[in-house]
Amino acid sequence: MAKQLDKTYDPKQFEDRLYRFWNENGYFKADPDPGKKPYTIVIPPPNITGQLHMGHALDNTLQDILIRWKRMQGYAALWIPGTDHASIATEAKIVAAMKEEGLTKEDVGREGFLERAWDWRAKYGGRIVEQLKTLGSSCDWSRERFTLDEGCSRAVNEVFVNLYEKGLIYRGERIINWCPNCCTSISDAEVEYEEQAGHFWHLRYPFKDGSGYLELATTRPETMMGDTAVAVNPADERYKAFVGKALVLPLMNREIPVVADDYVDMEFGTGVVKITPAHDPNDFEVGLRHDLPIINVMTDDGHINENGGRYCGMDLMTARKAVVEDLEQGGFLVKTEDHVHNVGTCYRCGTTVEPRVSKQWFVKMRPLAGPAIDAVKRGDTKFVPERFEKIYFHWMENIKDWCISRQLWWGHRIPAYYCQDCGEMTVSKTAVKTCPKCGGSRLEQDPDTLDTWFSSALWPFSTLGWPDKTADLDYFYPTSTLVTGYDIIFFWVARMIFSAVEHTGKAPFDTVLIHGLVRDAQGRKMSKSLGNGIDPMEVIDEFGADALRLTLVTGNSPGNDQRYIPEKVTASRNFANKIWNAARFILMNLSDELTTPELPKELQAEDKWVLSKYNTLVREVNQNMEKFELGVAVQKLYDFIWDILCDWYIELTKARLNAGGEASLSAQKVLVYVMSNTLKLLHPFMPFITEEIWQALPHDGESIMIAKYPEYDEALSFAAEETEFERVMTAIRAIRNARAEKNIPPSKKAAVYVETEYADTFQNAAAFFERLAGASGLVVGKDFELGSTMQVVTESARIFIPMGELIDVQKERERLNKEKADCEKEIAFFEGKLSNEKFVSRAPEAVVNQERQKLQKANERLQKILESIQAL
RNA sequence: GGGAGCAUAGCUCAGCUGGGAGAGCACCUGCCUUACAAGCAGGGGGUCACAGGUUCGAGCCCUGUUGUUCCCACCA
Repeated sequence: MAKQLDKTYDPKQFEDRLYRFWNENGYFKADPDPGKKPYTIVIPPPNITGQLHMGHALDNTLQDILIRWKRMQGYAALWIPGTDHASIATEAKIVAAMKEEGLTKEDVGREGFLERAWDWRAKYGGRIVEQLKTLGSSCDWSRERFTLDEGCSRAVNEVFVNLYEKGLIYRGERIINWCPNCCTSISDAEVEYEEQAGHFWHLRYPFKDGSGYLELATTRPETMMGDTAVAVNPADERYKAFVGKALVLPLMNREIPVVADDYVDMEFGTGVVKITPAHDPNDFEVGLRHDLPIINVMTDDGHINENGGRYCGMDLMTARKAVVEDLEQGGFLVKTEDHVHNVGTCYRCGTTVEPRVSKQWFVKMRPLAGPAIDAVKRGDTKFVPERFEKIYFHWMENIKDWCISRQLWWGHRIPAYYCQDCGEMTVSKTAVKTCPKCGGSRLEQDPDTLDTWFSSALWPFSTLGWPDKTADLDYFYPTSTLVTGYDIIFFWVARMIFSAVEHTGKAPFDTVLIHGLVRDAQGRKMSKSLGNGIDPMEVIDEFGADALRLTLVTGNSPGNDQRYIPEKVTASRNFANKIWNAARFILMNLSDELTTPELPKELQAEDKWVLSKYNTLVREVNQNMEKFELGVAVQKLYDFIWDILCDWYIELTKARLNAGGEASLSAQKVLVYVMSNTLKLLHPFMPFITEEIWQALPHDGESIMIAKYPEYDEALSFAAEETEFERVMTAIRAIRNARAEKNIPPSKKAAVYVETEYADTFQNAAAFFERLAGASGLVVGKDFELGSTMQVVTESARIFIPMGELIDVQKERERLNKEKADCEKEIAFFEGKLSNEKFVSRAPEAVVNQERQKLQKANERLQKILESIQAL
């Protein structure tokens, strides 16, 4: 007795159970297997601070679809999971938690802080992992990694020292982006620019000799205490004479020179710029060129420091106000204009970023960018969609050095050691106890840690054992597909590519599959501040993981954003319900003797039709998957299951199932075959329901997730039979259509008389007309004497349905005349095309033949319509 | 200032290498036809943003225009 399914589809009853079943049986595990080809995905490691959001849900659904598909195709499919320590985000959480207790970082010290951080990670770091499991992610959990674990840390040290020894990592005083809230430097990539309404203050800086003043404009008066020059363009006739003269910096009464520099745009403002080398990247450059002093007027936490005179201690906004007031009082303020300008903000906390000069560690990017560009140009790594390669190239070609040091504690500590005796710096993979220069033993490690992205840049190979030459690395690397959103191409993808090329000599993956953002129903970005985020866990709880997955992949196309529409989840759940019920139908009709999936020896016309359709589906789904058109593939599965299998084939089998015996058994076999194989095709998309049903049906093997993914099978291709059977379907549709127009209830049956040159086809389909077209019987013949009948015409048949009093001859004539007109229009269209000499001679023969066939069909149909009109 | 995406049915979106426009939802009509009302059978609804061009043929390729979203960029 076959296993029965519950009456209603309730994913809660089986999703967790099946996930445990898979996991416990080791189906997620992958090991090097010389008999198989490798297929590898590394997960974009989610932050340990994170909770699964819709973006994760999409990203991981896509990865799971690919990995399950490849696994079923017989690859050694490895999906490496893991999490990211997320230095800034995590540190902020710990600091906030300590604040609750009234503690600061300094109170607990570095050791105490790290202890808390690891505790925090132990407590919350696994949360998102559990959520990934709920989604159905088939990661090899035995290989779960963490960017701060021992192996990753070893890789980080290895890379740092390698690059340092090659001169590609250096330490120096540069202008960097500083987040006064996170109290650390951040990289250029971590700055987000946003337009803000601000002001343009026009100031006059007097000459020292009292001979007047220069007027200039600034958006940041609070940094003027750090001004060390005023610049004009050397070609600017207005100011040529003043170059070299001394000015007195207002409020500070400090002498500063007028310098000439090409950087100044004569057209903009007054053509005079105040130069603050410590707090503006351009001014910094100007300062270098003119050997200007650098005066830092800011503290780490965004206040004015002791260099700022009487403004010392004020936060920047207060200082701005005070400075402007004082300037006005002193008669230095000419005017204030409204001005919109770009302000850099911290991508983590949104605080306005302050450019400032600081001693930091940098990666020299030029030498690394070249080979990384070449790798993509050679096609070692391909972007899908391709247009993202342009973005990658543009970024790589214009790249600046990467500031990698962070003034944080949670992260990989920079492996540089300073001798407290002689000042010598030693960079080493292992802790340095003795100074190699002076032999002193008082060494202190650099207090800074590395940018989180420094370790995630190594993820594709650090997770496989690098720097050791492991069997895993040998077999699974380079990885196959990287799936991620376009928003982290710079942060992560680009850095993985140049890191991999530099350290492993290979591009890290064959393909980067880029997806877009999941937006809310109005098209806005989902965000905490807007409160418009939808929790995937809640959706799964209500509708099941399969429904969520289907929702996210349906209509998804690479690189494009999509909206999360709640109705789509309902539709997805309804689809799951549809499959569920179709399976129930099959199961409740299943004979006990049918225990293995097999096709019957003799196939009926409708069997060949459905198998041929199924076979086409197999080919197309595989093709679409190969091209990463997952949304298209799943749409085809949806259409096949709902329309072909449920609405047609299952209905077609009912007569045979009712008849019992051999007729029923062969129908059961085809049903089981088509259903279970379609479930395999669908499994990567909807893993839970497909497994649950597949297990209930007669099946070979332990689990659908390790079953063989269907392949196109020439033996199941029945093109001619498909066409033939569709004549019947067309006729059934036409009859339904005509009946519906007249609102004839299904219960009102009538005999159907068919005049056709495909007598056998129709005769064999008699039962279908009875079940699906309200026929009480089917007669194939000609020259029927029926009195007033409804007449339905297809290209293959003239159909007469005597409906007695329901027939209005006048209306029938009108309807047929309308059909005639439509048909004639069609014929005119094709004739026009075919009488076009150029079309016939230049279009491919197949296309021309196709049009000829269409014309012929239309003509045949017209002929039949005319006969019918005649008969009325 | 540069670059990219998008513009298709009332709404949300598919549409593969160019061969007579599709889905879901919504709407209208009729059905509880013993798998499914989370359903079935029908139906209405689109000069595929606009203007040119290439082609026998354009939603698809090219050029321009408009609208919209995004990315990059140091203009004080």
